[in-house]
Amino acid sequence: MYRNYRQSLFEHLRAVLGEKFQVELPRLTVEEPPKVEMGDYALPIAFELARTLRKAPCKIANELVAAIGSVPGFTGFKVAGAGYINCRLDRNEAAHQLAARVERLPQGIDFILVEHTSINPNKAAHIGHLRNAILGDTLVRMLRAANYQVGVENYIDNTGVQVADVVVALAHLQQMNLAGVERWMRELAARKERIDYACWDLYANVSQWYEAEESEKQARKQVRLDTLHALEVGGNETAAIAERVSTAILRRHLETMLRLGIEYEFLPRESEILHLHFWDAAFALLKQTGVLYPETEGKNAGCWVMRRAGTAGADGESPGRPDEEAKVIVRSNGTVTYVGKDIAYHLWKFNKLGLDFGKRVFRIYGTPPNERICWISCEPNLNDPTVEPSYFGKADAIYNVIDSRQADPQNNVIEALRGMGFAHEADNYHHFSYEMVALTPRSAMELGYLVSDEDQKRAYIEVSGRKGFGVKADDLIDKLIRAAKAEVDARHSERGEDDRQSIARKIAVGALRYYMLRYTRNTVIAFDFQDALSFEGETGPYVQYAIVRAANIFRKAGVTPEEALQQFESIDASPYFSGADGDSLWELWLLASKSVHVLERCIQSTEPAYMAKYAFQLAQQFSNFYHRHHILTEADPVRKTLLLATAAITQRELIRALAWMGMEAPDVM
RNA sequence: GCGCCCGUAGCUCAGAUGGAUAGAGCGAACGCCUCCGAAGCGUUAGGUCACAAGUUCGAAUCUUGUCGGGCGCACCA
Repeated sequence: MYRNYRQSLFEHLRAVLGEKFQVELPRLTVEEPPKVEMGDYALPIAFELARTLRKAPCKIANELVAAIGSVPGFTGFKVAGAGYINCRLDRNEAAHQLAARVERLPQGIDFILVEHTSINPNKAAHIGHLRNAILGDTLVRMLRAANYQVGVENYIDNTGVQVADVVVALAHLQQMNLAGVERWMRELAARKERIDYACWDLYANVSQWYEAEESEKQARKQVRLDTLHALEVGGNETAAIAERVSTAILRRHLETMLRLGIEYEFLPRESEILHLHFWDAAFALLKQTGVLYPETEGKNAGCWVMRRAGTAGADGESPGRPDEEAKVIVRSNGTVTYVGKDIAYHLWKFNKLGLDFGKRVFRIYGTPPNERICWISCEPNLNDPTVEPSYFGKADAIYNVIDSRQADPQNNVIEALRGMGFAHEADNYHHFSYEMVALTPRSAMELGYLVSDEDQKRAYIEVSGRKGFGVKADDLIDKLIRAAKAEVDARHSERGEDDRQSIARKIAVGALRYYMLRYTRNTVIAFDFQDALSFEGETGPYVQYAIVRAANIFRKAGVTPEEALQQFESIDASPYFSGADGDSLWELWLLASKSVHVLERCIQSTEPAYMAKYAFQLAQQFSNFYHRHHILTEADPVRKTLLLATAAITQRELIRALAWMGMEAPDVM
């Protein structure tokens, strides 16, 4: 609603400026007045026009107000300050519009592919992965709320060095063959131990083993390389071990994410990219378009390389000399680098490769009739013949949720696409970048890690899977649920155990998702248990609590929010929207009307944190309202209807905002 | 050395397209449950927006420089 009025104001203004002032501004700024009693939109155009029209802003503003005349939905335009034009909505009318229907965004036409999570399947997920998955899942929910068609992928690097390292730990250090590994996995299961946790330690140990003996270092690194090579080639026992272990860990990752309500539709794996020869097709295209060229001299002699974005290239400053800054795509031994494989994969995403993954069912979410299939890549001869997820591999736009440290390789892929003539695809390739999650020294010490004096002085310490340094995702979720459960137990002894557990889970998820979303993307989160486990102040549970309080009012009043809004339709609220009291009431309605406007802003700027901030502010104003007005004892029936409608509207928009962030309020808390 | 990001209250962070008196949360002090639930609300204290110059009607926001911090810049992924 706020968005609609803003647009009609915008259009009206554009027309007036064109007709009466013969000016056309490339963009009109519409702001918000600092105080609600001043109006609902503020226009600073008079300042912008002052120079070109050579008149005082105040004078221009007055002329503009006269020229604007009347706009449907608005009651007046007033000049304020040094030349602002403050626009005031017809509060009663706007409130009735808001109450009458749930506003949505216009239909998005494109198919958008979002890739997130993408954890190496060799160890348990940690808090850094949680930030990635929560950001990605929230982006998906927001795009879907805006009526885009969205596909969700989780890329699985099942043939990379990280998986190879765990295989080295099992096959080389512990001398296990395939049967041995399978027995080990059965034993873990029998002891109810988790393979992702077990591998967390194995991975840290083997990383240490590589470095431990100086004299052995070379030989040990060779074991790693040989193992990696065996995984890439496939069809051998080492690869089979990797397949068993990485798939079991992948299943664990999906379970972890499902606890937060995060699901995937397709799991493309690197093994298929290799076995289906995606690279060969990409290589041909890259050579054909001249993006890739063979280097004959210098440090990269014998490699196929591409010019790095932002550099002069081989014909730049010193023609004839090799471009030493070039990015190696094919090594001198003929193997392909990560960026090379990624180029092939992204050609597939945009349907420019002429090849496709086979797909089979990996797991099913939900229960009939509401089932969602999660597909995994496979060889085409194993392809599931029944259902084909049609849209993967032909995206109009893509979002890759990947941390900011990988900005360079991401740009390499984008520039390769552009170089191949896929400018439109390159423009619609979005690296959804975010900063890492680190640990505060305090949290690190709480976890029992040894923290050097030097590190203790730092604001945060980077987590490291290789060192086994970090907070495991499930441990954190367990801890949050336990903390929430203790609070619920203390408040709701009348409820059954299952009930309390379910409430605690919603609160824990709300706290965690909010915590990961409240920081803007380019802020490093210095993870702190005290902050993350807090349910007070600017947190998810605070917002949930506002919803629960509203629900309590309706329960005690004996009406549903829908009925309250229906009753509101027949009253004239105008008298109650004036004066200081009316201003504060209207302020809540106005804020509630902004949800879709905020959603649009979040998508445009790919910044989910705005929604978190918005939900908190709306909850905060509701708490304010809750304390100021005692609804159930209100004597004036018209006023009571208005107050109930206020609670209904706020609750409705809070629930929507939380849903866009993957959060849900329990019925009590 | 080059590139990207950051520096705002004691701490953690917001401040979209330059705009009206720079805001939250936490922490601190004090107050509010006979009341729709206190996971809440109110009051108070707390700021040279790192520093300097510039651009202009106007700068936390734009430009340049300085200082301080983070992250990248592999024939790793």
